Amino acid sequence: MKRPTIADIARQAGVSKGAVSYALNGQPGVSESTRQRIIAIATEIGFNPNSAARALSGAPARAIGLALCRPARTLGMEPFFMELISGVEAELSAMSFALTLQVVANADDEIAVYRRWWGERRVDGVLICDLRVDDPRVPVLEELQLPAVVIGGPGHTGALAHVWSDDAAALVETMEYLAALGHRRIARVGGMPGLLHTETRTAAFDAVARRLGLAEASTIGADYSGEDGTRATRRLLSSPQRPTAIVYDNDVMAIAGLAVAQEMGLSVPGDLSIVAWDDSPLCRLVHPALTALGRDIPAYGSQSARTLLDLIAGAAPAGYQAETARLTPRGTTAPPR
Amino acid sequence: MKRPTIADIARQAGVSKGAVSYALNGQPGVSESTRQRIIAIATEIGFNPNSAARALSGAPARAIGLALCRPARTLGMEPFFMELISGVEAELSAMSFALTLQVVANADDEIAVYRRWWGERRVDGVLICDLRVDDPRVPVLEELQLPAVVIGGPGHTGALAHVWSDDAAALVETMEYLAALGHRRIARVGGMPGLLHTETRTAAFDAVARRLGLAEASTIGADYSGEDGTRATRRLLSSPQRPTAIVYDNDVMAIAGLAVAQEMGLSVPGDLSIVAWDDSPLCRLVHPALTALGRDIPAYGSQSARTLLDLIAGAAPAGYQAETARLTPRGTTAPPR
DNA sequence: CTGAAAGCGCTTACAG
DNA sequence: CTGAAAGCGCTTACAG
Repeated sequence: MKRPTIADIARQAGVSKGAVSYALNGQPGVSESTRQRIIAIATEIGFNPNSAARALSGAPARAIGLALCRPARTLGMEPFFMELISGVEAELSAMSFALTLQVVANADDEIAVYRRWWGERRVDGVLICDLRVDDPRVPVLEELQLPAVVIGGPGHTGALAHVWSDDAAALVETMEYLAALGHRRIARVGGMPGLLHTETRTAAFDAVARRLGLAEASTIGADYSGEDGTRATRRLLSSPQRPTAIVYDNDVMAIAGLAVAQEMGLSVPGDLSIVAWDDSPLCRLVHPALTALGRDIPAYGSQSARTLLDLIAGAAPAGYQAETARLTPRGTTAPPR
Repeated sequence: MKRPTIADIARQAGVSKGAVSYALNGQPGVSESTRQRIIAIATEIGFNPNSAARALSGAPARAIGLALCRPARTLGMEPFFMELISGVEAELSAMSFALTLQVVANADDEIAVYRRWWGERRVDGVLICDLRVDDPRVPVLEELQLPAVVIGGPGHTGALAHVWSDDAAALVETMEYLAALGHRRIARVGGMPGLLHTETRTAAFDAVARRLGLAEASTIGADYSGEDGTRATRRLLSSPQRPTAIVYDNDVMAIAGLAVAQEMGLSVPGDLSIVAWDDSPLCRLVHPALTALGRDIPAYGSQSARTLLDLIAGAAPAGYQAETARLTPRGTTAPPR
């Protein structure tokens, strides 16, 4: 099958190619009746503008890029990314933008991908995940002047637009809830050190523990995988003064922790309370159902995409605060006995 | 920053733009010394060919498309897709191909996406998931002559290339294992009816049950979500002659089923044996760990991508059989008591 | 309001 | 082995 072009439409409508372009793009320069006629013909023959020709003429490529820098092992397990992507897609589809996805092995590769995308003019902008403290990607994107929205922050985002959620506040709410239940020995299994949100949470955890007078509150760093959740939980529950409550930085590690407690013959929530960050459907699948900190991740993705599309359309970079995660108590939290 | 073009390289090297193109693409037409000089300059100034210009000149767009037609709710939960995507990416990255992802709401939208991608010349080929019986996508892709690899089959793939795994054989192995343990009342919670692999598995299930003389073997259709897994399991376990073993078509539903059994005070595997299809890390997170049918999903994705790249390069469409899923017995299967 | 033309940055026959 | 030129399908000033 031959793809129809604007030349075909122009011939059928008896006008120039320029007129077709103006009509299809809603530009002034054609009469309303001509525009309608041209649009009717385009629809009828199933015309879609060649994206390469369009991009080559200086128009946007109508694609945005998302590079994911996580080992395949943890990527598959994290409902977070797929939920984020569905939200991003919902927004992009509405605007007929495509999503170009790339899984990378490390930060250097990720930066190389941005440089390549920029050079190839393949995407009009990018979404940045897993912001790090002093993230090397930020100055590169500033230099390239490639429109970018950081999903994370605040802070360490340079002059880039960002969409963030107040993790510190969510953690404070959780700690106060556990303290109100009577817990005095609370531990945390955190995410990867160096990630900004890990550091933010750790700082908030330490501060609130001090304020509440919890002496032995400490964080163990982990990599979000079930294996690491298992390992960290075993270590915590084997210590002489084991915690009566553990807060996990994602739900996968929390589920792993729950299984470890059951294996060791501890009752949950009787002997151990568990709180998970990220309230994916997984949390309601296990028994007992997990108490979790959740928020609308697809909406977070949609907001990020919308911010990026605005940026591409010429808006100035800004910060947007999304909702704060809310605690949903379920079956894994109770007063210590 | 201005993007460097072949004109910049040509000027610096003192040759024509054509010569630069030949040199960079490994075509004959330039001497080896000129080629080396040109490549050195290109590397030094960080040249990347403008993908739009390239595509407009008839070269491949160097991108493939993947449209996912699942509700956001089940998408986020299914480790399968992210694992498949990491495998696809591994192959594409090596060949500097991009992956264009689109989440669609239904089959009609998905077909519209393929027509648009074809018209826009946005992708060089597509990967098709969730093959249905008499799938309407197949004739459309044949008509468009858009290179396509169906992840699924065999059968119902028309003249399209496909990569498949023998689900019937895997199910037979599972049933024989359960029968050997002494189970006589085996039920199955299946995937969406109409999906080819659901139908294949159902047919195999019925056939092997008949052969083994299991009278009450029946399948309940579900949608892969935890909620449906919960609902189906409750129904099965509330029946007067409840099954002593249940086979689930994915791991998410199996985990939901495990929680239902625990809630109802049944011991697993004492009162109920459970087998999950898809052996993601989730299966080892719960307690007891799930007996599961697993195979290397990233490798399946890589093979599919490789088949598609071959097709784009001009190979004839063919069928490729990937490994059959293997049963890994863990803590949820035992003789009925 | 409309048409003819240049140009985006490549690739690829076609001459020398 | 190399250069000059056409062409891919659009967009967008520039004339009429």
